Amino acid sequence: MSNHPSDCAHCPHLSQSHLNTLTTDELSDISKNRSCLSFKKGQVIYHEGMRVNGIYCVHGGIAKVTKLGPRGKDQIIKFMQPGDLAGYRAMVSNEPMAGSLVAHTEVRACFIPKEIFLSTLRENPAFSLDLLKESCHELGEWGKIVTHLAQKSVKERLAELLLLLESTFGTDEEGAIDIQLTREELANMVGTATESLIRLLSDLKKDNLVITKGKKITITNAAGLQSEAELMH
Amino acid sequence: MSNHPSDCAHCPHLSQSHLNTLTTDELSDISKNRSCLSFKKGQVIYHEGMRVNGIYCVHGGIAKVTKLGPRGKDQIIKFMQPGDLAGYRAMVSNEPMAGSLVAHTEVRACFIPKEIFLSTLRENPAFSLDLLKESCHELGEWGKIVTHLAQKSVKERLAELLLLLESTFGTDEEGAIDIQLTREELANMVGTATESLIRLLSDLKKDNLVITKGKKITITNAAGLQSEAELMH
DNA sequence: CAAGTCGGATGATATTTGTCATACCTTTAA
DNA sequence: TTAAAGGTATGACAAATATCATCCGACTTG
Repeated sequence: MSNHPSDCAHCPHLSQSHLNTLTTDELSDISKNRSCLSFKKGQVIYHEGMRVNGIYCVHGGIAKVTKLGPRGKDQIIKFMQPGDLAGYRAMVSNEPMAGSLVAHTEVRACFIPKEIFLSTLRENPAFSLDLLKESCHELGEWGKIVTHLAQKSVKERLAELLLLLESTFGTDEEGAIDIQLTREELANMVGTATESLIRLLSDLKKDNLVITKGKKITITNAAGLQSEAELMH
Repeated sequence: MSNHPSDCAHCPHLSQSHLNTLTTDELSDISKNRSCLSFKKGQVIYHEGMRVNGIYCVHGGIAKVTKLGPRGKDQIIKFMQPGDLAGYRAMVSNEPMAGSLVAHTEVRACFIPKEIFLSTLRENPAFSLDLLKESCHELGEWGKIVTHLAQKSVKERLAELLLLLESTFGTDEEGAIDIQLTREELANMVGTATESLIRLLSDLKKDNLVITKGKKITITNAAGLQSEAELMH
């Protein structure tokens, strides 16, 4: 994989990162202390419940945050893309990691030591305010997720998920959603059994809302999917 | 209801509030600009989707945050008790309110105008850091809630909820959980139909884990409830 | 190449949960 | 005091979802 930039200030993903609130001095301080790491697909970057002494700034590939459910089943909480900071939640609240971070594709990420991160946070109010804004926004999203999880059917949640995935990851040359997920992973996002998910996805195919070709899923009728998701039927 | 203290610095709930990170000057500034309000049981303090130009600091009674689901059913997101700041999320992220705030009992709350709140946030890094810490902690909680909602059965979630309610609100003289909720409200918290909730609560009664007397619910076998919640059976 | 593994798919069936109808009790308000 | 409204409860039934078994195909890997 390509070389890491020598300085975070020149990282091509800086503009999409919360680190872009930092001064050039702060960025170079981080650059000096970070370590750039690479993870193979499937590799666990950190485990749920661990106390990690730093955060990871993803700058290549996609990582997923998963949380172990009571029956030993993984719940996929969210994906991290280039520019995203993984693990800051636990650092800030001084708690163990609430979820595991797993490389979903090959992943490149910089490890930023806890002390550097926390001191930057303390000394740069704009940065902490920016993170506060971000976490407040996320809190609002969780409220929506919980409400949908509690009140929508699996099929509705699946339709919603597919639309969300397309808007988050975009589409490839052929128009398919640009992230490869197994049916099991999809099930672990909407909170259902793999077999149920497969059946419901087949239903969506029968209704000509999506086409699947292996893991490639293409939305062919976004409006129809939307109404499936919103129960306008 | 009793008089409001003339100054937030003397509010008996200050110590449990995030406002206790503020200086006495900042507190007196807020005191001058706030308005103390009182709401009757059931009254809506603000509606979901509204842009409110301030936050509410609850200092008497219990308020609930609810979010309208896609079928017009309310999801109860959380409760606010004395010392809690309601609506700061939306202020910080500059979004409309993600949920409604409804007086669950009679509620007394101070309204703090947006400008005062935001300028305090900007000028007192300790305060913003404290709020950041709080929101990061909450984010971790939501991950857990989502995982449980996605993977546990309704009965397990109900058992978990009862234990949570007891630890949050304590018990009255008779040992009953010290908050009165209708079966419908309980259902709107665990995400199920009212009838289902009633049946499952009856099951817990039959198993001698709880006793109910109207809305009063008493946990008689916490360990048993715990194992019901954790699926150790 | 063959054997094994993994992911996808489908049927049969069991279980869980939701819906609708109804009844009863309690509280509220006229 | 009585009527109305709201909350609780239960039965009967329908629908949604989970579970278990099996099969198929693609892809590793010895």
